[in-house]
Amino acid sequence: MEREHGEKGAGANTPEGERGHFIKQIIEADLAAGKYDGRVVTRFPPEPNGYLHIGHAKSICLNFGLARQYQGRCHLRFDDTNPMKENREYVESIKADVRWLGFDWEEHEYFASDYFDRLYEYALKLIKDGNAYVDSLSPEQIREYRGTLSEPGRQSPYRNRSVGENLELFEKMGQGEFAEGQCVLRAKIDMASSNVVMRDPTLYRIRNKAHHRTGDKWHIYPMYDFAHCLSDSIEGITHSLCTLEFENNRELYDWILDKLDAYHPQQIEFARLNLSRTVLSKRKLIRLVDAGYVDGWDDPRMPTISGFRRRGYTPASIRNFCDRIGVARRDSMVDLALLEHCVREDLNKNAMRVMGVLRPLRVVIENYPENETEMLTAINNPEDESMGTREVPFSRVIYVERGDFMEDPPKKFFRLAPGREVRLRYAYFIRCTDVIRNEAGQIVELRCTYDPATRGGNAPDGRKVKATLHWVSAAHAVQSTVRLYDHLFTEENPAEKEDFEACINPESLEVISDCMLEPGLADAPAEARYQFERLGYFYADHKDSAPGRPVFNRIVTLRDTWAKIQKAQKGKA
RNA sequence: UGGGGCGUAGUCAAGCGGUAAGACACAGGAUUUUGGUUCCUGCAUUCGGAGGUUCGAAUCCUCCCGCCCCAGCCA
Repeated sequence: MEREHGEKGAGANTPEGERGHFIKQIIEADLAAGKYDGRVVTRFPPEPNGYLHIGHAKSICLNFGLARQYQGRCHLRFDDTNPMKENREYVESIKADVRWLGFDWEEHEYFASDYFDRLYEYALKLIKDGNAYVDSLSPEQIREYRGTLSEPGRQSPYRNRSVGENLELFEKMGQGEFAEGQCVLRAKIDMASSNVVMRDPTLYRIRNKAHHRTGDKWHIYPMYDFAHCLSDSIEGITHSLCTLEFENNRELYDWILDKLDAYHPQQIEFARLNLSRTVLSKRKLIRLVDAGYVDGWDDPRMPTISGFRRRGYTPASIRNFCDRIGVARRDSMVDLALLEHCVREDLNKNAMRVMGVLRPLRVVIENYPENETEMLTAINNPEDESMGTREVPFSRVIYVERGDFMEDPPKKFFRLAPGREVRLRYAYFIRCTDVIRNEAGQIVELRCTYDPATRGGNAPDGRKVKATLHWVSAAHAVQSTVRLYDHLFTEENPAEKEDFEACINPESLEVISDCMLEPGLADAPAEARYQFERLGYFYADHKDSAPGRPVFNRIVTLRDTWAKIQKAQKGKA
């Protein structure tokens, strides 16, 4: 539909009647004012010192999404200014994760380290203009001189070295003539500033360590505040988006670009993502891996991109989630249920339905002929007719879910019980006639009868049953390992707890090795996703599946109103 | 006790002086060969609090309260 007047809306890129989040509003205002000549250039600037998590996904979707919406571009820039912590392995994993999420930076792959020469020139200019000096105070002294939040700092005795001396010292720093910590380059701003960031911040420090990209060329490396604004400037970024904790740094971002008279992008801060029942701080994530609470960075319980991928989440569901959570400036905690809703929504439409019994209970259908097998037609996806049908074998002995039978069923339990009739999906009505136990008294088998007239699942006499069960023919079943994942933490906000490790969910993983699946699943290719009817969505693990022997990860359960009723009944009792 | 931010439902989040969108969650109901899906219905007389301006305030002003960030040679 065409816009009639431009006065109320936010421009051609935002739906009628909507203004979009505050960053879109800023961009649209800039566009309308002709700022940046109508360009929109954003960037995603990870430090290659760890794996990306769902919080980074928010930033990736925001930056790449904005570039797409306004026909601009988004750069992938590695903020690799600290050789002590960064390495190539991380840059590769980050690239793989961004690609998997569905974004393409085309030729715009950059590294702050590519700019080290230009950054050095900029530093020289600052020194020449009297805006930076080499300080020979020790790290401890610098801290003492900085003052506190409520008291101003003091000037370093080295603050008024001559330009010539500063130039000479800085050059020597670059040549490796000093030890780490012996001196730093500082901006000469204001030791009494109420913004602590502005109390002569460090611009360069000495690191006698090879860098993963520049080798041993440098002995000095720029700090974030110096490298970041200038990298943005060099790349012609228009809107430099970052999280709220960098708000105090914006004054320095602006100061550096102003003093250097450089092209000046604008920094805009937004709130980072917090997700319930997990942690997203790098430190805590590392702890989970190192302490062995999980099996690596891509453990399906990890909130990392690689973890969600391994769990079976789709890129589209994560993108959709990032669109729905919004972009604002207030701290918030998004309910994990929203993410789960997003995968279910995607998979409900797209995943093939299949039958698999996780906890098998043997059922013998006494009036069904021995040694007979018949093929029954099952629908692959009721949400998408084009996905067609398949044939599944039925025979005298089948497995049903143990939880679908109760000897003494409570109210509202509609499934199988002694004497009760239910439907086997796509097959027949069966009635339970007997319960077989072992010596220990445990139920090991059910005896049932079937009604041949109900083939396919309908009774010609119009008789109704209250439940439909999934099942697998015992003789044809493929035995498989399935892992059931649950929330990693029992607390809503584990990061807030004094000891977050104490609220790790001891039941976050259950491995079942004797699941019985319908025969077609033997050929499930790695990375395939299915809905196991009545149970949930499952993913053929790309690491542990072998040809003919898939291993499944439960992505998420189906919504389960029966479980809710049970919970409510327990609560009452 | 310095400075910078932020407070709208259980959780996110629109709202930009004209009388509280939407989503998730939750609770009912209908349909259903998945206790799934889908579809209806309900869910803020009030926007952290108190004053003020105005015919009219979540939106403007004042004061108060609460939460987050900053004292790395990390990013």
